[in-house]
Amino acid sequence: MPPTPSTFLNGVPELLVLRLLRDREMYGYELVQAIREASADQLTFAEGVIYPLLHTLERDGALSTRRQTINGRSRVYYSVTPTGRERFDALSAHWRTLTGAIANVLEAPRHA
Amino acid sequence: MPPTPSTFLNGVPELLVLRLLRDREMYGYELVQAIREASADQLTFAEGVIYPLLHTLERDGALSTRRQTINGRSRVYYSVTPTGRERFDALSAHWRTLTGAIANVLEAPRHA
DNA sequence: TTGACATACCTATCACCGCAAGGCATATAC
DNA sequence: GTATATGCCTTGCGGTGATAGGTATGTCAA
Repeated sequence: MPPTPSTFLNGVPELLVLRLLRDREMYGYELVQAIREASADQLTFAEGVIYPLLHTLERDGALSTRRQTINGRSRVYYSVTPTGRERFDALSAHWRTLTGAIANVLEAPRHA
Repeated sequence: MPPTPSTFLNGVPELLVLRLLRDREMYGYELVQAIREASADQLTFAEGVIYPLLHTLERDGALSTRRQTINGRSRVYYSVTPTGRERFDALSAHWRTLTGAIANVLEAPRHA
């Protein structure tokens, strides 16, 4: 029984979305591909993951939205709010702490 | 709404259990504390996480067990089987790939 | 013009897994 | 004698990624 496809990915979509939106505003469909491209196809999160996440983050005040119609198609652009920025900083720090601790356990010479 | 306590931890208990048991056989109660100690209290997984995981890994053939009674208390020692070793190697490789990819996205200068 | 594909949004349902909170039993120490 | 540590276990909840849909418009080739 191989590991689930989502192994090690808990919380990662949120971390990456906040990270990418920190650089510039983007819309959902764009984010889906930006994540894939920024990770050289190593990370792929489908729309069914990204859209609900964006809605949650907006509801929590971490993101703000701006609607715009381009070529007859409507886009919803997301930006990081100060709250979202704090959230990213906290998440990012948590990420570094955990991965550091895990790396130490994995690489330790031996566990008596 | 702060992140869940389990953010970024999906799959980590399995990774650490297999890693620790790679060095030597251990019993469940011992593993709970070994993880905490090996990570300098950064990672703590309670018995409600570790025991079911051990049962699953044994059922999947990744671990083998040996029962022993010591001081009137019975212990169940777990060892990694060849299947478990392969599983650890795969998990470990997956872990490195993902964390590497995520690090790249996080640390990239800017995302056009 | 029709059909395929990309764009762009959305939702509902499922499966998995860490977490919390218990329960049971024995040994040791105060 | 009762608290603490040891050592095993289970049930139920909640969060979240995965899957698999649905709707609509624009573009491009057959």
